[in-house]
Amino acid sequence: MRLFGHRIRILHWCTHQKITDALAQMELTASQGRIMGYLAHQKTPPCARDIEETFQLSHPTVSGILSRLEKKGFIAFTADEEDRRCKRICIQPKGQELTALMERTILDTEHRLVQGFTPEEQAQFEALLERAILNMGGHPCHQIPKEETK
Amino acid sequence: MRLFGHRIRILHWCTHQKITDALAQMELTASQGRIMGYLAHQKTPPCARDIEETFQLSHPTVSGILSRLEKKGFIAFTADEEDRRCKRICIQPKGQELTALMERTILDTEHRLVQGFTPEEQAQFEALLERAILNMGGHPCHQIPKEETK
DNA sequence: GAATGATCCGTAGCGTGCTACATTTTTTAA
DNA sequence: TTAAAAAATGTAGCACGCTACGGATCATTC
Repeated sequence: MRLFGHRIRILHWCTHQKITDALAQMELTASQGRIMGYLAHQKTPPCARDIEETFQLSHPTVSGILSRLEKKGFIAFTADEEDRRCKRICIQPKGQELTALMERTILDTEHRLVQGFTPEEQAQFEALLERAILNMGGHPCHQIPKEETK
Repeated sequence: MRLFGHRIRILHWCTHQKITDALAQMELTASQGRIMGYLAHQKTPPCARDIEETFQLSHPTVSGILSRLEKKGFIAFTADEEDRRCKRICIQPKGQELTALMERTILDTEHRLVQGFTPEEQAQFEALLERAILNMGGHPCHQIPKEETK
């Protein structure tokens, strides 16, 4: 009995908690931090839909996280003139300030996860994870398809 | 940029959803199913604490899952005569009936996860996951320590 | 132009994870 | 014996996943 599911669940949780703990000082959770990092790298302010596709999350999930970020003043919504359905998500100064520290935290956690792994082991780990994701019906992480091929 | 955290999150979620979908017909979620599987294998009815340690979950989490299982009639609580703090968790006939089907579902998912992996790749995947868990400060899955060594 | 369908967002309701605190009971130490 | 510590459970409140529904806007088709 291999218990892969159990280990993946534990590893996911440990990683999530490590990031949450590290970001707590700047009033961000792990999920909020990931989305802030994404926002900080976009040239034009994205809308909720972009985040849903990037992180493969449902609309209500993203909606909730964004509303909490707005309440805390990290982001603001502005109306899109061309498409009144969309609300563009604009990073606020308070959010921009923390970007560097936040990204450093997430990167440190990534490095810690594979601490002591040789480059070959890292590549193998990545490949095995990718194959397992495909086995479970997920999308490969390299290229998230714009249009689902049903 | 390796994005291990992202892949682990996606893989965790795919696995969770596959099991949830498969167990939906018997009114169980993935978390509830895992705990039912554990209960079905215990010689003496365990208490909530045992489940918390086995699955490394907090008390309120386990408490919530158990209360939902009780509400649906899968389990029942009985008082422990020797220690009145404990509530023994007893599997009910309705719960016992589903054990075989449920365990088959979880096992099938485990196999599907590593579909196409050679035995060597499975062993390597297990070892890498275990090392990553240790890197992130988690407990190894083989032997969960009874007493935390601080 | 008007109807239909697709797209984007909002909200309700739920399950599962957490921390933090309180309560009851047992155990240990003074 | 009695007081303090430890252990097991209960509950409040939150974050974040989901499905399912409805409303507003855009695009397409007639």
